[in-house]
Amino acid sequence: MADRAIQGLQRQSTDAHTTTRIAEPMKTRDKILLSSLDLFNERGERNVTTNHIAAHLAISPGNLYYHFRNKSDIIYEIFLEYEKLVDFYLDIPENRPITLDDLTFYLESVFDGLWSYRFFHRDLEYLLDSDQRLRQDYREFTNRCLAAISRIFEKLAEAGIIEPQPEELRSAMSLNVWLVITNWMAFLKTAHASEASASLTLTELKQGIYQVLTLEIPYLTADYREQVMTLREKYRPRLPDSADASVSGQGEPIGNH
Amino acid sequence: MADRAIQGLQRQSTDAHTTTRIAEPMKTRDKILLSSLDLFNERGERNVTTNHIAAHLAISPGNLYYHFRNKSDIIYEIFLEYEKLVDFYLDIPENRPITLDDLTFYLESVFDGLWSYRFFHRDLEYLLDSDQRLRQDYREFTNRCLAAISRIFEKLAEAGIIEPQPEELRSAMSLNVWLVITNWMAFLKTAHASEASASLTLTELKQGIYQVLTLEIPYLTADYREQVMTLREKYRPRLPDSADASVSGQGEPIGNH
DNA sequence: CTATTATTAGAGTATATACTCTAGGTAGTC
DNA sequence: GACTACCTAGAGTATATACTCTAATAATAG
Repeated sequence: MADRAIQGLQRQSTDAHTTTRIAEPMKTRDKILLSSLDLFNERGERNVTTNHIAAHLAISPGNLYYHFRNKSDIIYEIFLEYEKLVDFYLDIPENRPITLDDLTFYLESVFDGLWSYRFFHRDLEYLLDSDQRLRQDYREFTNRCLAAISRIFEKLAEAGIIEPQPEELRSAMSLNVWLVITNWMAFLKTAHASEASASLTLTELKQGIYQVLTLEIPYLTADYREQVMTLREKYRPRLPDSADASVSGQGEPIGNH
Repeated sequence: MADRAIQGLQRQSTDAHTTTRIAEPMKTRDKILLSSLDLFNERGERNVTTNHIAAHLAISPGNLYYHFRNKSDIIYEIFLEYEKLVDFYLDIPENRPITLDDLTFYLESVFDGLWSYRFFHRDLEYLLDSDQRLRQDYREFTNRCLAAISRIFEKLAEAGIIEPQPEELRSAMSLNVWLVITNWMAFLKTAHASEASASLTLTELKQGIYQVLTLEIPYLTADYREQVMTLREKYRPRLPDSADASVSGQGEPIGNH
């Protein structure tokens, strides 16, 4: 579930020129991307050097730099994968009304994606400052996501799940949703008493969904209020105090892929 | 306005043992803290070394390390100032009902504080990983802020400005408010086309207030709805598209202190 | 089999970074 | 004026980091 990103890379490396062979050995280039992502997520981009990546793969630095001009290029390619994944998830079907299952899928997917590439939002500002190309792309990515969120709200209204809102309010709400989603993980990490990322639990991660649904509560129609509240309840933190709940070791711990 | 932090430090250095003298030369220790804060805010903590700080003050590295054991200690002391400032702003008076002016003051103050110490939230995760003491303190700080926000909601309800909410909803809402507030600046920076922090405008910064008030809209009472909507309108982004509004150079640019 | 291209190893380098160490100055006090 | 506590300079250091260069090896094409 958390490995969808990896599957993406594997797909890319095999799809390209495979006919029937299944377990073709992974290209060095892709291995570099995967290891980098793992290490970045695990230790933070700032704490992972190109030498670490090479050592982790037991290849030489020279080899790594044969495949990538510099560290920024590695990060940029990882971003492209992330972007592709989220764009795929947030592809809103226009030929049918939206359902609550759709909404659940969007939320679950987006948080999974966030988890798989969690290093990215952590050092975002620095990364954008180091790579203009990335800055530009990320900007457009953000705008697409905001548009998708807004579109989801619109379709939720069309489906009678929430009350329709004027465009202006909808876009401000979308932005708030985006802020909550993209910063939920960071908040969790800061709320923890130790830096061990392994102590993050799936329950906690999914509480992000609880927070997002909290934003929608006041707009729910009478018809759907119960259903959505029930859905939300599934993601509710176990302990009443949401800020301190993080300390308790509830829920299944998430391994590193 | 953005210099309240600096005033804080100056106060500290003079209050200690001054009788009537006004312009006592600032202690080296305080100068280090101030320069560090400036440089961190300007270039990001990651891009500022202790040697940079010393050079900027035209003092020797040895001198700097006479006053601080290491870089973390500098950051920690800056955090203490930040904490003190915000705690001061978020001191909710319990002997009288809350007013809309109070709310405005809280929002304006918190965003000013955020601006003065903006480097902090940028590299938060790394900073907490590097300093357990800071992690612990920051956790408690967060909890105090969340409690204050929740208390504000409670008092807003008591004052008839918003409808009263059950404790559970109020605390989830407070957390959302916290997420929006603490990450608004970061969002703005990523939404920008260039990394020049000087291009941040006061208008943009204050749109954070617009976003926070957006969260409260559905809970407003009929009595106060108009007033709050008018207040919110003051912080409204000039361009309709909130995500792209950042590109236009509207509003007065904020200098670096 | 040979020529070319793609890939890899591994030593090496320029620069940076956080921090140390020694020696010397300065300010106040008796 | 000497003693002491505080402060400062500046050279230096161990380690890290991103990246380069050369030469060797594998893969592929003709």
